Amino acid sequence: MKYREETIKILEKVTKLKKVQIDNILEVPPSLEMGDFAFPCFILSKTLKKAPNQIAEDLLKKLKPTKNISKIETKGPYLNFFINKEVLNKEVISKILKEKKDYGKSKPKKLTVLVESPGQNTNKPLHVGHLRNMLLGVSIKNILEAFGKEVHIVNVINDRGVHICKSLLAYKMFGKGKKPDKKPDHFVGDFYVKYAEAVKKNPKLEEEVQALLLKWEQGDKEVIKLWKEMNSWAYKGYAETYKKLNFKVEKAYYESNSYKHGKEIVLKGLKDGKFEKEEDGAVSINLKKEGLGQKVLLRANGTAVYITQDIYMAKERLKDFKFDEMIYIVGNEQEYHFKALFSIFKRLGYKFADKCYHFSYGMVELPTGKMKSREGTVVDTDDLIEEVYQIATREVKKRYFTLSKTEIDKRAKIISMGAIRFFFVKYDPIKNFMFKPNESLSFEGETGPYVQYAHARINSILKKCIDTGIVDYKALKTKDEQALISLLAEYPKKIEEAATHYKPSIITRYLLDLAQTFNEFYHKYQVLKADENVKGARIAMILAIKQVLSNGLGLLGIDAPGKM
RNA sequence: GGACCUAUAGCCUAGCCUGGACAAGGCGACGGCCUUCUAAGCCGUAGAUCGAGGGUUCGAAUCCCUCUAGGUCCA
Repeated sequence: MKYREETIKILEKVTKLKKVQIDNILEVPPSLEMGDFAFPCFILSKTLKKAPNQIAEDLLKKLKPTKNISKIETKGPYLNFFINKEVLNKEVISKILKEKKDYGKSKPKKLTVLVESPGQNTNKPLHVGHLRNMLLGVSIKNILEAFGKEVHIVNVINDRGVHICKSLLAYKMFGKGKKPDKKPDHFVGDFYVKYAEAVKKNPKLEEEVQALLLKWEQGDKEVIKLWKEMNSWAYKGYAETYKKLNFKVEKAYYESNSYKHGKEIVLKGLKDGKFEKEEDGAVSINLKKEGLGQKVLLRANGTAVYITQDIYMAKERLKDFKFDEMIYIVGNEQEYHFKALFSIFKRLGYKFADKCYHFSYGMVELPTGKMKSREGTVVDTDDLIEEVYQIATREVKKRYFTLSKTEIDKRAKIISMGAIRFFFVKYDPIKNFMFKPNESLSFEGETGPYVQYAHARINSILKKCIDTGIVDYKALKTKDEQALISLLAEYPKKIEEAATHYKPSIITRYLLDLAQTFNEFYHKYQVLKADENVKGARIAMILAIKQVLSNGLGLLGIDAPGKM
């Protein structure tokens, strides 16, 4: 950023500090009236043996404004620098209007990133925990793409094992060959709940599940056939939900294909002396140096454990995508698992070992406690989408009762999805949050619809005027307009921050700031009825705001409506 | 027994990486603003020992140590 560099240059001459030192302490003041950059004079007070306030005054006398830095003043111990607004206004607004959808994007970096999401089990439908996972997943994908990386979403599907056999058994007991009479993944999930109920009364069912698992492993024709059928129902259901969410997985990796693999890798590691043989015959790795203890990789009976499959799968993915980075979007309860996995990668000498990142996110909790699929105490993704859509429909009708049905439907869809998507990514990912079905999804305050509304309002103004394209940039001089332009200028940096910290919440926070600042401006000033030169400038400015709101919402997969 | 994460107004959060000028929003409460570009909005009032204690520093919500509470994982 040239303004900052110029300020540093100016300071370099008079303070005799090095560029890096100045860069380290030069900050942005808490409010715009205090300027664009501030140099705190405290650190000079020791060497100069003067009060910081006095130093600021002395330095000011030696300084002269430049074309870009048009004003310098002191405020107590701070030396404050002001950017020439006319230059800044023009630069920011014209850049946005020229680059349009590409404003904020970085140049391609020639790096391929894999994002793993959401990793469901095929015995139940997707609940709001998966929803958080998927929405974080697509947001991360979009943000990284905007940052210049190539991103592919892959999935790991846990389609086998004890839990799957539980729904199989329940279907055999209660299903009686019935075909799905509701959304098929919900149909499958019901049997998982039924099993949990049945096993309470009859604990012996656990043995039957184990027997079924054994049959599955032996490739029993009848069991495999039913397993395939029930899984196909689950997939059909997921596909519907994915579609509603516009969620696309490029390649799915199935546990049933990989659970026997990884063994060769472990045995080779054992031969190379990287792993150890236990007394009982199991193979393990000593991760005590890393503080992770002894980790079993191959059971005494020779079967693979979860982590073994993950090693295998990572190699498969490398073959398929030649990725440079891999991001696992998985809940925080698996933090230990991934620490161990990445350490093993390292021991095995895999180059991608330090390019793996566990995107750990907190649990979605309910007022009634933890979500448990087997007890049916979950908030289902499909139900939630439908419910919020119904509320949005009512809200639209309440305001515009003459609208056609299709228009109401269209708006309600955009608004309800905006509310859901925004809500699930607006918290710092690491934090657990409480989901209160009746309170959490509002359309007011810090929500997706709030941002969408600002966009719709701008659109509405723009429809009532002709953009002459003649802009007098110095006409934008109120502090509200300056605040808006500073925010617009920050957008590319926000993408970079969100991409390097893997935090979509940085984008939601930014959009709320921008929308809010715009709303304040909107209430205080007129666009259409302003003086001609001011009007032209404001039109250009709100066009730019509209563009950035739309771009930012786009990163979260949210539509920016023209009308609301 | 060991490790990790979290703690900011009644409630939900931002700020912590990279220390700096009165700790910023939202919900809820109370009071205002639609004959002016969309009131899903705006303005105002009340509301904070930044979990506790210590340390580093000219300066700590932010860095370091100890403790407490909640959550999670490993054995």
